[in-house]
Amino acid sequence: MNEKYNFTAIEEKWQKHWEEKKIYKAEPSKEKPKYYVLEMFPYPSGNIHMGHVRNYAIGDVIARYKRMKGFNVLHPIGWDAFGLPAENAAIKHGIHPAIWTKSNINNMRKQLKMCGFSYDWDREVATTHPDYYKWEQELFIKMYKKGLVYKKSSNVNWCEHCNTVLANEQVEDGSCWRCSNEVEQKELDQWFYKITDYADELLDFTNKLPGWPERVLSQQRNWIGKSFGQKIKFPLESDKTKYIEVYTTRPDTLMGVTFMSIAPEHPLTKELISNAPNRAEIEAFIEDVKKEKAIDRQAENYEKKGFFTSSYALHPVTEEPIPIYIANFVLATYGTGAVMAVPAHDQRDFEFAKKYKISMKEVIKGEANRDKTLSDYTEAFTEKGTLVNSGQFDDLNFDEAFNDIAVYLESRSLGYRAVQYKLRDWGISRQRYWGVPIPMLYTEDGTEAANIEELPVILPLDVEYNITSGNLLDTIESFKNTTHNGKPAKRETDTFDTFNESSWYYARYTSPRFDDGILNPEEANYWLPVDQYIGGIEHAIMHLLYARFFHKLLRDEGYVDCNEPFTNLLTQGMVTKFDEKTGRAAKMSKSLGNTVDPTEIIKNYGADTARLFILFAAPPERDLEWSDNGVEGSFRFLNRVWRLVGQKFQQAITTQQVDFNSLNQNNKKIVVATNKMIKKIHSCFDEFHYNTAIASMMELTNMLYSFEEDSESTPYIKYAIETLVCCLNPFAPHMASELWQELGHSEDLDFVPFPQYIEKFTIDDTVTIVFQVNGKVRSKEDLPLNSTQEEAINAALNDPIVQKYLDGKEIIKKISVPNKLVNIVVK
RNA sequence: GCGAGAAUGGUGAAAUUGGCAAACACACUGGACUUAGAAUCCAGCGCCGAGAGGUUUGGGGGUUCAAGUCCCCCUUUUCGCACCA
Repeated sequence: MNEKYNFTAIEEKWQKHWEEKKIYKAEPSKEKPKYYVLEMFPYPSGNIHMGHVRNYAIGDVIARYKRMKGFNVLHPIGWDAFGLPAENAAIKHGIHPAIWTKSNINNMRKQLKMCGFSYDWDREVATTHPDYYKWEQELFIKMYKKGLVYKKSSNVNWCEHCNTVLANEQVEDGSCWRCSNEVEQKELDQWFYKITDYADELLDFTNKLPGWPERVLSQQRNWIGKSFGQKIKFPLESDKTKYIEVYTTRPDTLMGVTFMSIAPEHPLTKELISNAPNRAEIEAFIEDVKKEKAIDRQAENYEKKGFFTSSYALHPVTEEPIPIYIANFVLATYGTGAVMAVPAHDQRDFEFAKKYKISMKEVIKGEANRDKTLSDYTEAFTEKGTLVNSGQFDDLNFDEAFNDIAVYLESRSLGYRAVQYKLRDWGISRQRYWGVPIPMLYTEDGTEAANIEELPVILPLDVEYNITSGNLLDTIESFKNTTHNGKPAKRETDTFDTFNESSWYYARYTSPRFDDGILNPEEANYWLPVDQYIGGIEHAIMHLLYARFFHKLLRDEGYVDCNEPFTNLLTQGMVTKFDEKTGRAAKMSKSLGNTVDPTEIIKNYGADTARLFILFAAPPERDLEWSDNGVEGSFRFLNRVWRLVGQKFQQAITTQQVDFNSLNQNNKKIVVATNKMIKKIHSCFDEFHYNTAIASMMELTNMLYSFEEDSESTPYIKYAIETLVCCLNPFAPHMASELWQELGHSEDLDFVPFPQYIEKFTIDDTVTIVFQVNGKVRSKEDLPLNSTQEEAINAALNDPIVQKYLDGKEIIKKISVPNKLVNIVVK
């Protein structure tokens, strides 16, 4: 074999082999258990960077490992190809988004192939293809007909810079998640998916999913934000047929209500302030608050302000008049937009009452306020406790009061138990050109869905891309004006939020060319759910929640049987890069312009080195600040393996069989070292700790270099070398495949069974026992495995160094941990 | 403020149930080979100390024969949520 590790030739050779022989093509089969491993598909931004390499290397290691473990592996890839950057590039460089996207895909496909990832390329999808988005449109129409899609005019998050609407999930700190521009409120007609219908099921899963990181589950739980409370009606004093309804999670404090606060956007504000002497002032206040930007209203030091409306509501139990305030901190979009204020037991109400000199009433007693009276309060007492000053509800605890008050109010039609979510319906309309057209039409008869036989509604590509603001699609008359069932019609010109496409691609991969429906249920049910999903933590809420939602839509349409799309989730840490300007490390991304292209590394060291290096640098879940220090180390290791095989070549191609029964002491060392490595690799794979798996291969390599052969060593050397090559395959598949072939094997290494360890050979015959005196290591000695505690203690007591430390002392205690240590405690 | 995680040599990091801290690498130092370099190989490498030895996992306390690991308090830091009534 060649003395030199010629990675360029080797990598080209095997990539060609894999592609021509379609080695990684996946077909359903009953002979093997299936395993679906998936990495989040990329947005085709132009070039892959080390963050991609990390993500896809992790997935590829799993795919290759599982293939060798005898699984029928599905490992697909595709392109999340609609989205804003293509439009920005179009504006900037005058290239049509379709052309820009296509050329990026071609480039990135080439780069991914250069990395040697074992994808089934026959299943590649691009979301921009009408054969893909056609089914998304169909699903949308089906959901529309089912009542799970609706249109409403609403105040939406608007990014002026991106010229489009944003979902709540896409607003970060009051700013656009893409461009960081300030988000404004705008009244627009929008299409919504009724994700709230599935809130309970989406939440339920977060409480029982073992294969997902707790971090992601708790974020989703938090986002869904389910709470239990009651809705309570407070009739208006001026007109008892009208009332203000509040939502509260603390109905036990009902008797402590001393005022009410309502949001400035509340529909009754106008009526309530009609008799206020300072009506003009209040109106101005309301207008000011409405104009305030979301980011300002969320600010930490946002001043709580309010005005008395001069109107009163009646307490539902006592019928006492309760003053109604308009307050700028009451959210219009949560609950009913109105709050029953209990200043003694809610911090916000407490501050508000202090500021406007509103009375308070203490109705809950607990440990912390046992000996306090209201005048001692410096803050609200918000814990649960026992009711006081609450008339008929006195002495009840929280649960009793919750129930009794609900029963009381329900019997009088003044309230009812209610569940509230923070999660809102998913607004999916985007005023963008480069997206999937929403397949709806407006005719003289009203809003109608496109006929399913007429799908797809194709995004017209034949356009001059020269518009810099507004929705381009809206200006294309030939698209806009059409007919529907013989009637003149105007098409909806908004497009889907691109999170729609990424919400079901994992399912489409199971039957990507199926043209009789969104999925072929047979194939979908063979492959789904995804056994291992891998991607960035930044998708913890949006993508992973939407995909789970879509999966339930697909399930309820009968396409899939399982309830959840992704059984196990691995959230890999970000690859960051230090920025001289900010003095901080930031996530590697095209938009920040801090990417490191792996092409150089591949050119200089090969793809195997690049993959090995990124996996060796840190465990997958940890963030990794980019530095190429250490690339050479991984390269050096592969060279060492290459030379080792060359050096031991004659032994490694022997036809002698290993005989574990006639092992001599010397050769047992190789067998034990090899089995220890296999065992270690298995446990590393269970935890995704590829860095330590690689370290254990390095250890075996080092051991084999220093091993002194005897006349019987040959078959054991062969055993060790072949094992090493097999274990290396998931990490450095080109080199491993080449070595495997060099060693005389004609079958593809991809399906060679992954080495199994023999338990009895994972343990040495002797173990080093540490001798401690008073917990400090003083000496050590090799003793036979499983020596008795007595033997170990005697060995320690006979050790001259130990004796030195025992001299003149009284032995209090002798502790022996089998195969580990002896600790002599002296005084 | 609330919730979850993290903190170990010059660097990336490792360490089943509490049981030899620093595996495996990078960088560095010295040496071999070489006209020289590259590559490779050998040796050293937490800190203090010439050495014996002492000491070390963000800081402080505790439990234990024994703590990076368990408990309490604190600091720093990352992420998420943040008027959700």
